[in-house]
Amino acid sequence: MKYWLVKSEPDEFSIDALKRVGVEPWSGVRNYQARNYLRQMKVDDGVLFYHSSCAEPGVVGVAKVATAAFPDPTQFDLRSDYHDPKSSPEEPRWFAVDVTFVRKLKRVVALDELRDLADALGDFALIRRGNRLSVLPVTAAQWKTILALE
DNA sequence: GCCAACGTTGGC
DNA sequence: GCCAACGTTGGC
Repeated sequence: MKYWLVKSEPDEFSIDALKRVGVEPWSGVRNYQARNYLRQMKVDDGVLFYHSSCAEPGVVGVAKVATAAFPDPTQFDLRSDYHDPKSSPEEPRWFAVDVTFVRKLKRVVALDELRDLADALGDFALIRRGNRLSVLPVTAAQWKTILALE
């Protein structure tokens, strides 16, 4: 079993929104590295839910992978912001997974705290300089360390 | 295949 | 709103 972190802007889709709907297709990812991570996901992998571009960036909840990767339908949708004219159903470029709500953390584990723990966390894409990935891997040790802060 | 221009991400 | 980082695009 692997672990991941996904970022979401709470104004767009918050942990409370995920709680409300229960399951959400994680679509619209348009970065090749993030896409490759999505394709590596397996059912029941653990997901840290992270709020970005907001007053208090940080980990706010736990989710899990509900489906293996499937072609992201928004890439074929002409009216979608995520439409990609270079993609086709025969050769889809972008993938999505379904994500299931597990729980909210008791408090926000802030980005600042994670930076302070850089030594304990080791190499972690989230706190690497210039990090822009919206989907990234988390090791079992990092998962444990982060949730222990809660 | 290089590289400048441009667009996007995301913290602050 | 600013700006650094960095991925993508397209001309050559």
